[in-house]
Amino acid sequence: MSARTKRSDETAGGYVLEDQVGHLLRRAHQRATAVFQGEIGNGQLTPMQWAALVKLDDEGPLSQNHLGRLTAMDPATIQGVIRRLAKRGLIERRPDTVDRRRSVLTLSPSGAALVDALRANGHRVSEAILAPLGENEREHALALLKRLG
Amino acid sequence: MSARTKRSDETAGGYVLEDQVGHLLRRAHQRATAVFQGEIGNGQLTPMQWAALVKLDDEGPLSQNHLGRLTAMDPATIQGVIRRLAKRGLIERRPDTVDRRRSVLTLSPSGAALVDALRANGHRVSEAILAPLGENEREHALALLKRLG
DNA sequence: GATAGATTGTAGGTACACAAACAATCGGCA
DNA sequence: TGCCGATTGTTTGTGTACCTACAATCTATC
Repeated sequence: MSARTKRSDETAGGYVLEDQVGHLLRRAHQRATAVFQGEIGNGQLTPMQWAALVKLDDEGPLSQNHLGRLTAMDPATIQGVIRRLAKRGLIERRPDTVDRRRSVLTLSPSGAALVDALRANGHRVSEAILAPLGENEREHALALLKRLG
Repeated sequence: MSARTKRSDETAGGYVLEDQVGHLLRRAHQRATAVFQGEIGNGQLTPMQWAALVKLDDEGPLSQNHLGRLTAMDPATIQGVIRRLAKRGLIERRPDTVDRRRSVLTLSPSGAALVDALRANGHRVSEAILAPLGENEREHALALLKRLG
């Protein structure tokens, strides 16, 4: 069914872009990051940077790849995130005395202070993203998303 | 609450990364694109490229920005997608005779043939992404995602 | 018809995201 | 002990994704 034989008044074999999960997930994720930009620290942090900082605060010192696994970033991706955070002095890297492949990551004092200051904003971001849904639907949506992930 | 005063056995003021919508959306989207890579045209197309081709096939000739709006890509993003598709000969660009700012995009014959050949795969991708959910839950999940987007 | 404001496409810069390939190092097992 | 496979972190390359700024062009209004 090419454009030459069909127009938008047909349903193209039932494949409508706007009804595909992938497309809907992408749009929802787009909106989520946009909400995040507006609510967290005046655009000082990206969602990934925030995730890395929070996880480091929660778990304590971690290796780079380990932190990547906890935040669902592959080694190449977490590398860039950490490099930018370290350059801004929010994270410190120290060689691991036991395993010389690794470097141990810790929050710097200013990094820890930033996380403390922005935890509340994190809650506001999640609420704003979920705002279109009613109270009951939110739990259900989270449960469904966990099974899709 | 910094790492110095709290460990992972506490809940850090109730803010747990794994329970935040944004994080869940990101992970679900990640898995969706991974499934897509494996199911569509042997990794020949990305999800965005597929979306652009399908929309062009459904709607007929469109300007670049217009196609971007239909596929939820901003002008800078659609520009790159179109450039790569044109380089591969799947899309053709022709200046608009009426509005000289625009160029009109159409599927090339090979682009149209590709869309025809891969529509069925598109359905399989969506089903594979939704596989973790039961029949009833899928409709509900799509409805919730539409409201979040 | 002139001009202010909007739209179209482009360009440069930053930041994910992942594949592939790599050197250094670790761990287990013969 | 010596070696093989796995892990850690880096680099390169491609592809989104969006911001800002910009020149060219259209439209509306005066």
